[in-house]
Amino acid sequence: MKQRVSALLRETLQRDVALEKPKDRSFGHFATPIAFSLAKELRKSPMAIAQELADSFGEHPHFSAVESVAGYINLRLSEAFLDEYASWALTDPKAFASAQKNGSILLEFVSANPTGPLHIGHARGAVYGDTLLRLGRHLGYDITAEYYVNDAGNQIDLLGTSLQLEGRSALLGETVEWPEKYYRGEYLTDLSKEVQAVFGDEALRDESRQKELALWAKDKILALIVADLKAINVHFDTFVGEASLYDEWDRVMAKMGNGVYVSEGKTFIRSSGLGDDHDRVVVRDDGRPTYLAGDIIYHNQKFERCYDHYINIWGADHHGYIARVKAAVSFLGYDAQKLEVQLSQMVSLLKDGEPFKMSKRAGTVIQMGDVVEEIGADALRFMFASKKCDTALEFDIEELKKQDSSNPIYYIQYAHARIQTLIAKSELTLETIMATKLHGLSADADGLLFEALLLPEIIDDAFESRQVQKLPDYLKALAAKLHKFYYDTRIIGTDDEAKLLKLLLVVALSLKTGLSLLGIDAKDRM
RNA sequence: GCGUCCUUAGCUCAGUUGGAUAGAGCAAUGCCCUUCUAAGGCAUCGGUCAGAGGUUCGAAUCCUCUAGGGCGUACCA
Repeated sequence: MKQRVSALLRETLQRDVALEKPKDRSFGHFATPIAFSLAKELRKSPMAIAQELADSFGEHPHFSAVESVAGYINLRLSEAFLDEYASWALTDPKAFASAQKNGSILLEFVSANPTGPLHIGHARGAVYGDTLLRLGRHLGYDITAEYYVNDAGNQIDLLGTSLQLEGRSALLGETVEWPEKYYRGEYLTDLSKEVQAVFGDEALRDESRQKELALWAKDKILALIVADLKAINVHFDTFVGEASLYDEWDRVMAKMGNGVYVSEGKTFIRSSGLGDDHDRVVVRDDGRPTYLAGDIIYHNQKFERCYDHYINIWGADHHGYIARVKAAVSFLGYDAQKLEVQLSQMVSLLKDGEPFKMSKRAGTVIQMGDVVEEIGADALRFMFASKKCDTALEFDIEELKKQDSSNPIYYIQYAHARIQTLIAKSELTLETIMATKLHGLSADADGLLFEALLLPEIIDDAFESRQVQKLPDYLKALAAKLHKFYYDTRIIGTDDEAKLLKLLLVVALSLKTGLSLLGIDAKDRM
């Protein structure tokens, strides 16, 4: 809708015009402060310019009024235009909120190590990434959702050790010496039981079998993670394992050319010239690759798959990595600007007002699955999607569990359900409703209709700015308008029933579409 | 120290490429169910937009500095 209006303005005024929502809806549907920026150039007062521009519209079928007020130009859309747009949205819901965006995107997110179930911190990245995915796909982008599995390196060794020690301690009753760092938790006890059943007691004692057990366990854990993600409606298209990439190592190193060098038996990447503090070790002097090595081959593999754009969603604690990986991408001969990294800031937890430290190794994690059980997937998704991801979040675990009817998700669901109830109660057929023209609407009805028709702009803006919280914000505002309208306006049995139901159908469409993009199903009944 | 993200109502957060009187939820107080679902509506209370300069017709928004906080600054992931 905004695009149509802005194209029209460009045509009429021969220039690009900023359109905004007026603070007060009584001013009109859209407003532009263009006269202010032209004032200097034209050496006239903003008021005079606005007046001239407003006059140049004359009578236009799209607008019922174009007025200049205090230098602003306020535009009011005609009911004919709104009705036509609403009818089109209802007959072609897919086209309504969609756009013909082109381009392929590789979106990598979550990528949590397969050493334990997802915790509440991972949930934020998962929700953010999946929401972005849904928005982007809806707009027409061809997006692949990918999970990078760190199934090599120290944490896998540690997993094998932890698994054996847990089994010997909990199952065999042995006294064991715990190393400084190790994983623990219920899932490890369960896994060690499985090891005992499948491989026998000896497997828990034989240190030479740690690697084998670790590789077996990480598949089991990855399955747990996938199930956790499924529970919150998050699905991946592809999984890429780190271990599978190392066959490519020599070829990738050669491709990096003098981006890498060897010193004191170690291989370094020359990242210091590209925004990094200093060069980083990629291969240790004992020949073991560092974490960065895996990322280098992985990104080479990503770029060889030829996407138009790459988005990585990382936890904010990885931000120091951006410069290194981008440096590697440049050395590999690719355009590092195609790689976009979105950081999802830390989620810090309080318990009864005191900081609550999570540690996977100490077993003090808040597992995502537990929270989902407490508050439900919808509420969890809505809560994380509502916060912009570059602010550190802090919340109390008890508060989180408490969220029930005070959660805004119910407010929006209720709005949708109320409309469905009215539609069901009405004796009018959908055909009659759809065929009715929207005219003679009250100011409130007009405001509600206009708000509902804004959905496409919100989706576009939320995705392109990567600010997914704009969608929940919008849905809350739309639901609020609906609730007020519902309270103020009698619908069933009035002369206006058909046209008001048509208006409400548009509202329901926007609510349902918006919710589905958040991975939440709209409810017809509460 | 350096890098980076942040600081808006008692709390959790919005605030459109700089625009008209800075918003919502929760909490608090008081109203509204003989009326399509009260998981709702209305009203009241609540703000030096961390602070100071600067740019601009116009700043919560852009620039500089200061204070406070998170994260990073590993041959851990």
